[in-house]
Amino acid sequence: MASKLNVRHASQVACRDCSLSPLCLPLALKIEDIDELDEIIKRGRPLKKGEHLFLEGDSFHSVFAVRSGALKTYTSTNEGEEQITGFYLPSELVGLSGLDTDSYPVSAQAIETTMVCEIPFDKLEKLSDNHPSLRRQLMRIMSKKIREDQQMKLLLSKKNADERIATFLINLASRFRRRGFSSQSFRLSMSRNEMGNYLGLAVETVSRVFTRFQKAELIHANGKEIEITNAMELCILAGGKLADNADVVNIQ
Amino acid sequence: MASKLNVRHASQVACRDCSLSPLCLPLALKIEDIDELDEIIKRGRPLKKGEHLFLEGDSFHSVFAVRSGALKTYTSTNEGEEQITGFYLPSELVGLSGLDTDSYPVSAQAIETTMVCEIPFDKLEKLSDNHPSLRRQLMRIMSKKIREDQQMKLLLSKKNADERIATFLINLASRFRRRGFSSQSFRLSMSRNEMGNYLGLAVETVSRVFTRFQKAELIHANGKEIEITNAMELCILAGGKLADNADVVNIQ
DNA sequence: CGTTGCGTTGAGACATTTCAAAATGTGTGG
DNA sequence: CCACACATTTTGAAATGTCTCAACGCAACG
Repeated sequence: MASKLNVRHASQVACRDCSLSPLCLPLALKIEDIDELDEIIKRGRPLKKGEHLFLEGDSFHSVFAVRSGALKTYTSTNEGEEQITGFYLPSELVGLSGLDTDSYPVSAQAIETTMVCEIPFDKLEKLSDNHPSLRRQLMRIMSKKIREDQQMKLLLSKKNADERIATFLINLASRFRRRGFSSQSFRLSMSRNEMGNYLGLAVETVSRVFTRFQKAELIHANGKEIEITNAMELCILAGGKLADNADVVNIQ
Repeated sequence: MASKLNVRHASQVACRDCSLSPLCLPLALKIEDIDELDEIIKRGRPLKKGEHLFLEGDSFHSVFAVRSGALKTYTSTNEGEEQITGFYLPSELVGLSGLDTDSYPVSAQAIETTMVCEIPFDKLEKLSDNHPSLRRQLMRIMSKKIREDQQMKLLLSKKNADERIATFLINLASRFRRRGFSSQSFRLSMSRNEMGNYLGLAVETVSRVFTRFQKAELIHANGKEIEITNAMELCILAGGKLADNADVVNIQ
């Protein structure tokens, strides 16, 4: 089954018609300017699960907006194991961390069938020369990423397994919500293994926590299908800032 | 004793005369343009150890460049304990993570006597409207921060106590080197407690690792004074990307 | 000279990892 | 569409690294 996130997009929709535009880069532009952005965007064929968008070390040339599906980014430690650094849902921008080097510092791989909009960075820079608001949007996106990374570091250095998983689920729920999907029940696009890798936990621990959450009736999990049955409790467990969780608890 | 980093700066030196300019924002500007930057910079009195530059939640108005001394940034978890998110040495920019919100998401505090250059962000934005290179420099700085955070997440989720401390020391050494100081022997500006907090370790663990490293003759530690006696071995332990470590190993 | 803050050291507790095996799910070719 | 192979998930039991708690040493300081 294709991701729910797929259904609403034809393969070659323009930014001005894309339902993601209020979340994506066009957000920064006036309606009459969106077409300018549209012209520099390249839309390729869909990536199948497992295909790479770029590899660590590839020369940096573009940033990418996820249109449907999902991506992960990862680096390889020198022992050869991978460290997942992020998951990307529709409207989110991948590749910005390569911006100050000549090559991508991470690899980006589709974890389900995924469509992306490629934005050549030199052209984006030129465009943003004439559009301060686009510039600021880019800065905001990076600044937001830095704050999210801070939250992630807090998670990795202070939270226990339960809190990590709770945080992860709440965060996903909130991102789904903002995209117009249910924050109560959704489908995880990543495997338990990938989740554990990202959260700094062994697969087995992830599995055990899911079982425990299920018994505590916080969630109902069936493979990758997740239903959050006690959002309030889960938020408390996650223990993040209320602002991040509010929309998950209040509106369902 | 004041930090070694203090000695070369008079209190009101201009950017064009500041020895840090090749590492700092002026790097992005032509010599004749540096004075423009200079004019918007506010240089206040030195902060004493423990004084705050800004608090989490304060309204965002400026970014700051450290001129001498050192800062830490931290957030408070909802249980009230602090999570240190970074240490800042001279020429490094603090406050950029608040850029897309109206308030700072972290607090910034001096961990020794510290001088900063305050750069009001609205003025910096205006200046950068006319200086694409300054703009790009800002983007590069943020992008670099994102990559560093990725390394940090890797450290927190995959490395053990020894590897964490080794990585931390190597990283510090490398930053000192780039600022023209010895990478072999230096003074830690943070306490064991702060180091542990930052690295996701208990103070006691930090202390034990230091003792262990000393016995293995990797370092010689006397309180906050550190001498790296086997940089090569320490780099291997740190296990980071070679590029990050090269200058520590090769040149001493 | 007691007080206070910081660093060190030891012993036991504990959460998570590791290892191993079974169960379940998924994809492929016949 | 079934059967088989392979990957993923779950579960259990033992191993382990780090934390917690507690005590002590040391230096700075009023």
